Amino acid sequence: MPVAPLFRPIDVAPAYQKVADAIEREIVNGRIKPGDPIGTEHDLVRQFGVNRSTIREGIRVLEEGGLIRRDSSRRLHACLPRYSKLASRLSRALVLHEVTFRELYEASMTLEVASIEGAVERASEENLAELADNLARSEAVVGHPAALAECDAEFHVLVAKASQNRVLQLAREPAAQLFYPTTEMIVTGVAEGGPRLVAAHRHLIDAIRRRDREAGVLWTRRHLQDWRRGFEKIASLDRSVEHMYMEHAQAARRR
Amino acid sequence: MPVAPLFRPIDVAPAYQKVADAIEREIVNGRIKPGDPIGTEHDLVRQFGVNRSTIREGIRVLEEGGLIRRDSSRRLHACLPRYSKLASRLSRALVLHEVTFRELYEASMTLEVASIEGAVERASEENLAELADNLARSEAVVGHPAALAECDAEFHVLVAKASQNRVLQLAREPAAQLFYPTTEMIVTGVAEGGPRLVAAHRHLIDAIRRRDREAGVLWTRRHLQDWRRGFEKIASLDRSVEHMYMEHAQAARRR
DNA sequence: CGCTCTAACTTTGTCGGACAAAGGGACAGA
DNA sequence: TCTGTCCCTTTGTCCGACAAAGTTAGAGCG
Repeated sequence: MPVAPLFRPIDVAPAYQKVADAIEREIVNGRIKPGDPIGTEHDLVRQFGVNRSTIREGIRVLEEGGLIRRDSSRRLHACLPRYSKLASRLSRALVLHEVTFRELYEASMTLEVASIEGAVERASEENLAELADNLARSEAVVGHPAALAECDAEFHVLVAKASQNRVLQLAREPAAQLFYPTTEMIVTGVAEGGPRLVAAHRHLIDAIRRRDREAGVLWTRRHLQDWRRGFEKIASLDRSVEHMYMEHAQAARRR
Repeated sequence: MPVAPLFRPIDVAPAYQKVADAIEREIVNGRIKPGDPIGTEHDLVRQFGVNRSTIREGIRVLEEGGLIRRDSSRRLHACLPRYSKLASRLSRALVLHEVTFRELYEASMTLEVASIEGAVERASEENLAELADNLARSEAVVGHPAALAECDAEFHVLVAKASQNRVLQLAREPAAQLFYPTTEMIVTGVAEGGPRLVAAHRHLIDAIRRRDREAGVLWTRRHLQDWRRGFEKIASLDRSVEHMYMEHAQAARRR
């Protein structure tokens, strides 16, 4: 017969975790603002009354979580977690879970359509200028797959930004990061891929400028379907995302 | 006149980072599989030829990233990053970026609709059984806001799971985690909130079972609009997500 | 007076060694 | 089979130390 639950589990978190939690609390509840200095390791040793090694382990945890970072002179500051860094964690997780390109494609279809809808509704002049600038650069490198793929990735980040919805921006990023390396392969392998890609971007900017939601959705779908057709020429949609991820992740880590 | 580029930048990452990178590489490229033991700290000291403090800092990084964890006896294992843990990082970031409930609502509308569409198309019998079980538990606690809110959160996780799309599952989670605490407040404040919530779930399960996409989308929209109406009775949609986050994040950390 | 260069001083990254507490395993006894 | 005990390993934490890189305060100079 099971005993009646008389005691609660005791909180026995190790010291470095408590240090990390304590600092995180101060940042999340706003007592430490992004940009504020945290103090030197020695300061923290004094404040928490634990050894420097312990403090350093706690700092690593927060650093990895993107809550604090070291500036040029390696001093500690609170900071806003960068989306791209967090997204690369997620991308890594997706790779490890061996998600397929089909899942990626389906999710991206949803997310990119939502982005363009937001952009059509709320894009500012500045957003449009950024997009136009991106388009110009894309046209200049239409013959260089690597550079074009990078422009494409940036283009969709800018569309998401133009949606003025940061939740959406963040939600689409992990899938987008996994798309990116394949775009280069596709543009390389399919002759008319580059021009079609740029043309789609042009139509998308046009749709945003005219606030034409239908056109925006239509061209986003076409754009993604182009990707899909191109991809299916080189691999099956049911293949899991794997190696293509590696290099890109390494590059992202260097920031 | 600029010198010809004779040398490449040298990799001057600190040792603990190199340790973390090296282990991460082995995990991501599959040479170490999820579940495999990593070895003791002492083993790693020998293998990498650095001090144990250095190894420990590297381990903290990987642990925070969810790539390795310590089992009951605190031995190190590789593991698949848990979505919920990563998502709580993202939720935290969203809080710090002071996103508004409007952004949350809009993004969730997109993501939850996509989830139900996937679920209608691909839910298995097992998925349906889990959902039915959740519904039964929800009906039992319809008068207890906290328990009901928890059931609601789980319900939508199960719907996303039924979509068989892990990218979608992951993408919706951060926003969902921020929703969750408010559901309790709403169910508490609005008398008919609980029964309406359960009724919506019932219709959603029914739609999935009948593979009725229209009904699924319709009831998902209604369900979210209910949330919105309830929320607007207690606060403005343009308020940023803040304090409500804290407690939930703390609880999530304990796993 | 303002600028540069140098000599302290700080801070970080790393190292070596140390120890208590907790877990795991083997073994004896009931 | 279950329990208690002893021993060994591993982890979490601490102490002290040092080189390298960055910072600060002057000293010296124009």
